[in-house]
Amino acid sequence: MTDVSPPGTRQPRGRARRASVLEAARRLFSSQGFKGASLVAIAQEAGLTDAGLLYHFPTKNDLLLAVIAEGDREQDETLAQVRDARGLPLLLRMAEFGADLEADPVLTALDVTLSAEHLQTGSEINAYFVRRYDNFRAMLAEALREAAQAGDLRADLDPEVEAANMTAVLDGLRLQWLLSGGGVSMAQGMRAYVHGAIERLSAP
Amino acid sequence: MTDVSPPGTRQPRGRARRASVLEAARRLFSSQGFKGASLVAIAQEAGLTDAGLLYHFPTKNDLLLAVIAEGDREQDETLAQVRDARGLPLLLRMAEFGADLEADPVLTALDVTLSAEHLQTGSEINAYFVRRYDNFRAMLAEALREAAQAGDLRADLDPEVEAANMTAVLDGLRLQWLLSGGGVSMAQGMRAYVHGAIERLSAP
DNA sequence: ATTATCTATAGATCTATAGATAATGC
DNA sequence: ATTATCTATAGATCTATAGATAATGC
Repeated sequence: MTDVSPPGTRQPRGRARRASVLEAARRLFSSQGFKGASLVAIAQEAGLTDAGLLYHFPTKNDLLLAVIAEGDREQDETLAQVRDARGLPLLLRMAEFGADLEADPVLTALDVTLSAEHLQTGSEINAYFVRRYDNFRAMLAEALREAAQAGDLRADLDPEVEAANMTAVLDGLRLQWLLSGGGVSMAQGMRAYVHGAIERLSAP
Repeated sequence: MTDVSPPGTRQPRGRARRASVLEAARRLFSSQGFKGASLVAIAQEAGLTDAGLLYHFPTKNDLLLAVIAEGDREQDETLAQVRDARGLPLLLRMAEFGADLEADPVLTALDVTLSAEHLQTGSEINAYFVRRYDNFRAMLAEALREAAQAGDLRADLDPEVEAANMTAVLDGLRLQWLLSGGGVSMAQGMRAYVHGAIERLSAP
């Protein structure tokens, strides 16, 4: 039986190095983009040579996939709090999601940069983002439907449109928050949006 | 007196070539990003060599600035229709802005890509986007204030938050529209948002 | 005469590989 | 013994410049 554990994870030293490379890569991909951050710069930031880095991640694309997988794992922890709820409570929990994102500017900028850099169909990264948005909208649409069914919200709401719009506010606020250096508040905007939407969609 | 007209604009042949370079650059920057699109690729697309291209635009950054200026000019034409109105009518006109953007996918993708690629403070491009968002929000905030003053909307609305959120929905829908290959409709989402917001903010 | 474009190339990256060496675990 | 990292370098770009040539306007 061959050893399937990836290179750089079999010894404590390797695991630590790998983690620091991932962290440096996240920071640089986040601020410079995938194309803008070179392996040399990332390696330097992590304190090893580019060749040393490539022992841990055979190609730059592998590194990017690992950075994304890692970010995904962390975001899933935040999302788990949301998914614990259903219907109206889930939507109310979404009001705090802007504040959640403000807690991790690097991960948030990474997301904005990478999604915009991979709009074109065809790459593994693009497929990842398409899937992630589909899942996110589906989660919200389901909560909206549940809330309508429970009589908390009006029965004739359009779950797909409302889900896309709630996702859109969060994304758009992210961009403005980053561009304005925090001048536009994601937390405040998202709270206002969600509570406004619930008020507007309340059962008559 | 020295001639201040830029190179490539003094003869019809030059002007035509310059225009075709700008168009090719817009397409490639839009689909590959600034870093992703090489001068060689853009020149090839425009039917000349990279050295020929650099006669018209001395550096790649100059080319990007020209592409942005050109896009700005076109978007200003669309925006002019909005700015013609004030107060509630301006907001109602915004409901159609999603449909407007759907009419030019290349320019829309260019905007998404470039803004995400220049989140970092310091570059000329970043300053351009910061300014543009400030202006856009200010325009909406003013319209909201006017509508409140006219008694069309409730007096206690928060113009800054509402302006940022309306901008955010448009931006967020752009991204989902591009990522979903048109599956999420900007036009429909924006109409729903604006009419919903007006309903929610109506004077009691 | 001037404007527009080309050929050729310099110089700076960048990703990735090969092969050697240092550090660690058993 | 195995794992992790380094030095050195190949090969592919990429932006930009210098200098020559072709096309246009007067």
